[in-house]
Amino acid sequence: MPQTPQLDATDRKIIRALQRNGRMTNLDLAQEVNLSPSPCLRRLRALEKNGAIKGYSVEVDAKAYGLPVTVMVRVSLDGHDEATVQRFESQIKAIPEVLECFVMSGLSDYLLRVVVGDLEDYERFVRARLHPIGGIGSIDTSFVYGVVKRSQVYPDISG
Amino acid sequence: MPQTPQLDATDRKIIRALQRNGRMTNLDLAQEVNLSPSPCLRRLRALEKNGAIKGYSVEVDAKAYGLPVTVMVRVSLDGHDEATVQRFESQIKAIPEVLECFVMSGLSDYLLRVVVGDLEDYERFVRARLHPIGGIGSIDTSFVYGVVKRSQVYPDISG
DNA sequence: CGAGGATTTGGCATATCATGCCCCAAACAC
DNA sequence: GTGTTTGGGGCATGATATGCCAAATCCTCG
Repeated sequence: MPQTPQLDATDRKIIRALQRNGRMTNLDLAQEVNLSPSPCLRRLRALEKNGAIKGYSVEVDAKAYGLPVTVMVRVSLDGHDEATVQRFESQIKAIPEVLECFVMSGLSDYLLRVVVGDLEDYERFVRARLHPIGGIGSIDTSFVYGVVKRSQVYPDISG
Repeated sequence: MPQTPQLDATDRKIIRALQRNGRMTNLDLAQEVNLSPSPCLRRLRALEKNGAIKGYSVEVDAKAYGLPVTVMVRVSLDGHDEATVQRFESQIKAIPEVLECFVMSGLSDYLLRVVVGDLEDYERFVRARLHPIGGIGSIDTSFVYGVVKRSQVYPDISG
């Protein structure tokens, strides 16, 4: 499904503009990429259709929402047979507190980003959500004390 | 500036709906949260104004864009005096390849998410962008082999 | 229990915007 | 040079956002 129709510089400009402001009007977007509204909207729809644009979202202050604690969790499995891996990954996808889960190189198999209300919630999360999955060899927890940078905008790779 | 006007359940429903689809129409949004369009839009504007909603963005396929390699980098500084920390953080913010930078608990001081075109680009990034900052004690690189989950939607904390 | 005020909601008119259609210009093949 | 393909521009129409005013709800205090 995700074709690779090779994006050109204008497509990437559209993407970066929308990464800065995803609710930007097509008229403003067209102006920013030096196109008239019609072809601009056509390109946008094409990017959505071929999968380059996967969706739109809103950036929310986690603390204001009521989830002030973000945790990065490194997880290693104690076995890597198909069944263990499949069970872990499908279970992880179903846990709402887990916003992201990456397969990693290095010492641990997975890196999770988890949001919770407080430390107690995190302990509950580990006990009630993670451990019951089974097959987990080690869990290494790091708390996020602060955010230095958080950008949605990809670098310009025109050069 | 980021007040804490205590969001209610409807505000959180608005947020979760927009996290699923950030370009959702106000009419559809109103229907989804059982409100008429007017008060729904007013709540939305209030959330934007008080900082609960920090902005809107688009989710882009990094590979389709031309940045197939994502790297998680753990960085420790060799000193923690004000000057070293300030220089590191302000420099990091200026590097376009660094999409995220968190201050962490645990063995390393920072966790960076970096996107590049290939391994060679990453080596250039470390040599030309990271090391010149100075004051860096250790760099621990982990490559992202795959994405198991990537959600923008916060858990429902009504209960 | 009821009245006042404050807050939130709903409905409506208008301006703005998205969308689909048709035409035009440039690049390309033969 | 001609036919073909690809991408851009303009316009009319339908959908949407926005601001204003009235009505309902909630809270508090008498």
